[in-house]
Amino acid sequence: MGGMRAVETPEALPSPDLLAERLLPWFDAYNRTELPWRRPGTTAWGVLVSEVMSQQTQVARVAPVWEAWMARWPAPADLADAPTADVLREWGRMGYPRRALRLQECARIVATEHGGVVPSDPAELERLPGIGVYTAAAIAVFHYGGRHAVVDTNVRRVVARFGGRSDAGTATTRTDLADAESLLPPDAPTAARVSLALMELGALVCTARKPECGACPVSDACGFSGQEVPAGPSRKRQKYKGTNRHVRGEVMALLREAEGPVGRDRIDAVWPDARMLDEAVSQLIAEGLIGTDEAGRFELPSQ
DNA sequence: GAACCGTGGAT
DNA sequence: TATCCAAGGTT
Repeated sequence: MGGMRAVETPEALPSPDLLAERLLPWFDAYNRTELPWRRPGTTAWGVLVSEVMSQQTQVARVAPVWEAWMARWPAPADLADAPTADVLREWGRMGYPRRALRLQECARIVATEHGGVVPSDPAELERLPGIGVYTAAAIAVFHYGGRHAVVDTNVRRVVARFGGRSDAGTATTRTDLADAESLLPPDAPTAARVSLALMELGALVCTARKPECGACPVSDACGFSGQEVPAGPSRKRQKYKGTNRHVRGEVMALLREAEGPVGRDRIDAVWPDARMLDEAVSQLIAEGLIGTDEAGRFELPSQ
């Protein structure tokens, strides 16, 4: 930032009225294929499960897992009683398996402390493990019909571009939430559709790398319309290959696919660096993602 | 605030 | 083939 340069005036965001008037007809026309958890009759628990599964995993990959999961464990009490090994295997290759552990913790808390009823208040939802600001709002809005801003990565990007920036910052800020809130109409059901439509706009049109401003229903009210996204990563990217996460992933994959407990020799075969492997295995044990039997062999945790 | 936590689809 | 990044959350 040049110290002497005049501070750029932030672009004004679209008014709630204009946004709803443009966005909702577009949403009705271009909505993606129905996601299974949007079917009428989906329970609050089903919505919660879908949102946790969708944290950093594409919804297209989530859908089949969600179907099998909900058929097997329809209610919190069902998941609460399941062997954790089964839970981790059903989670499969969606990534970040700690989410599966936290989801089972959620199930146990909802079953025992909330009488099996998923809370509807975002602050209450945020007390549950693995439920942050976005997921709490999503459940409160998309299932319970509350009026709250639902700010995921798509909404943050869309709002940033409305304001003339190419992308949002690295972390969700109060400003992001306030900006998204300022876009919502007063009517809760309409606000919910606007939030969903903003997410969809970000996923289909106002994409990270190549926004299609020509296909955007709000382009004339957008401060970034027609501009190119600067080349290169918009934020710092994490490596995966060769890192601790990679090792953890290999160990978890081995144990998910194994028939029974596996010996140290088979663990050692998944990674050449013994130090890295020891560290990863220790972490996984400490986090409850794997366990050991009485013979010292490794397996997914029974509970 | 920054680093960390998996895996695969899209380009 | 390599890189980007995805309905984020926690530490």
